[in-house]
Amino acid sequence: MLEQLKKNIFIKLTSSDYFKGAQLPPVEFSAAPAHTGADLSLNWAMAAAKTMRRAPLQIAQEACKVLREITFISEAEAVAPGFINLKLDDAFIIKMASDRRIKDSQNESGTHPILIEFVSANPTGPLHVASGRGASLGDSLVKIHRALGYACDSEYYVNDAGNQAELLAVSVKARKEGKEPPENGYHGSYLIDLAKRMPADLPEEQYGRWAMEELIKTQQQDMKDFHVDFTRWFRESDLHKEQAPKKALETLTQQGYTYEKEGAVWFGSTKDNEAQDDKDRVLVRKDGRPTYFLADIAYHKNKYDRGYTTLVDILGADHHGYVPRMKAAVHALGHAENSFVPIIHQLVHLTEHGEQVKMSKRAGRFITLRELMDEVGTDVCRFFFASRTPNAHMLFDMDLAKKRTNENPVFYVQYVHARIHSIFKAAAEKGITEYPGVSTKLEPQERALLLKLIWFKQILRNCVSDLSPHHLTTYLVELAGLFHAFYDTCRVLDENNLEQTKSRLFICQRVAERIKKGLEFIGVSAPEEM
RNA sequence: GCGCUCGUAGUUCAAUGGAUAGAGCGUCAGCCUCCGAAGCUGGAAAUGUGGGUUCGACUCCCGCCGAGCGCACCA
Repeated sequence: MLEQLKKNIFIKLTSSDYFKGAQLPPVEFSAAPAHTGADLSLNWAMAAAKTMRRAPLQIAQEACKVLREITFISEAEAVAPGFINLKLDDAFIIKMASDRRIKDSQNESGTHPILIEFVSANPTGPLHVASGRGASLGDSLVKIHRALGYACDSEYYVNDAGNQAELLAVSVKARKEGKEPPENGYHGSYLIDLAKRMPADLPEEQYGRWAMEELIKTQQQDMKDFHVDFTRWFRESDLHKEQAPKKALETLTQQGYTYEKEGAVWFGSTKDNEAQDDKDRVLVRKDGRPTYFLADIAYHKNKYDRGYTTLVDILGADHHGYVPRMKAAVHALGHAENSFVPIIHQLVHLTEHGEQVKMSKRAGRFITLRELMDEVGTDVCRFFFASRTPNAHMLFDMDLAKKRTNENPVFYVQYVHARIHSIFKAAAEKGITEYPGVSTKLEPQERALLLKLIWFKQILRNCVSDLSPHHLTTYLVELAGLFHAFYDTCRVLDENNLEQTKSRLFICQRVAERIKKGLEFIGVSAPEEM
């Protein structure tokens, strides 16, 4: 409904005598700072000043004259250097806050499906903590996109071909025989456990295959327990079955992007100026084996061929060097460069006992996502990961997380949900189950709470445009704070004032619904008791 | 060396180029005969550093300091 309001205001302004015919910017507003006492703030006049060549404050004053005529605006004030502060009518706030719709109608056609790929960790060990950040980010984005009406799928690319499969086979075989894996093999203790579980009659040549399938199952369970849902687990081996890398290579060659040098086949990733890498890359080694990169080009081609028009790849910062070559590949395949959207998230900096924990599967010593979930809890982890913008670095102190989980604001938010539920329970015991709206005069705390509710959808939009769920966690904490303040001042259940009781129950219900939805989008539970 | 990312209260995180930089946890002072005190009210407390752009800079540009990551015919 905020968009509707923006349009309304824009139309009123542009059709007024003062502004008629002028080149005017669109109306955008933000929540007014507390000290202004207003509800909404516009910097429109300052933006308009550039094209109108008049003083911003004067424009703001003229705009206010127009805005005051709008019925649901109770006050409009121009403030130096050119802000316009609006105060909305209470009834209008109630109406806006009562609107439950989240979907954007323009997205509902589903003609531009988005595919978000994330985690895609090698199936050579359990998932570690770093995967948690990508998983949280990807899953949250998928859920938010869908809530707004976008057609959005998620995929985990399972790297079940290539030489790490062989390396895994050698490593697990060594463990089975009670030996140390080779230097460059996988040394994690999980392979010892896996070797013990291996069926006695399993032929030796199947050790590697079996181990990998077991590890994939483990990863799938990890993701499920982390409340992360994937539309598909896409196997690299399926690409090879249909000769996809070979076909991708042919396409690139037809487009004139490949050449041979020193016995290998290269991709001319520096060929064009539009999408450029800093050097050319090998597609087929001189021994004839395709590189990982070629398979990945084939995978991305496959995504386009399946009809996805936007490919989002969520990558850890340790893979950011990979982006330019993939962009070049997308370009060479004939797709618009901006249809490929990489999101780079910085790595999680883990500390335990005051020391940094290095994360490497080959080294064998790392903290698994499973361990983190078991010791800290899925809700805490999901909220924590979701609340940081992707390209910022992130600290995670295991000791702190284990013993002082209360530090996480997730409890602050969840508590609102539990509190409201217990009010509903008490209300139901008194026979009050219907509360269709707000009919009483608003207290300041009620007003602030309803006003906050209005922003929910805009926050989701911000998450989509910034490709990060952290705006949502910030919003939920703020909403929770306003609710707690409301709860403290405004007693909900009052037997002597049924009308007020119902109004406040309605507010509670709206808040609980938003909290629950918001938490759901980031994979966090909304408990009714805690 | 080159490239990418980041330096904000004690701490973990916020802030479409906007007004007096917001929160959680911690801390100090208060608040429960009443719907859950995992809460509320009020304090103390922050933009690494030096320039520039502009009406206005945490945000954009340049230098410096510091941190993480990358620079394979590995994935």
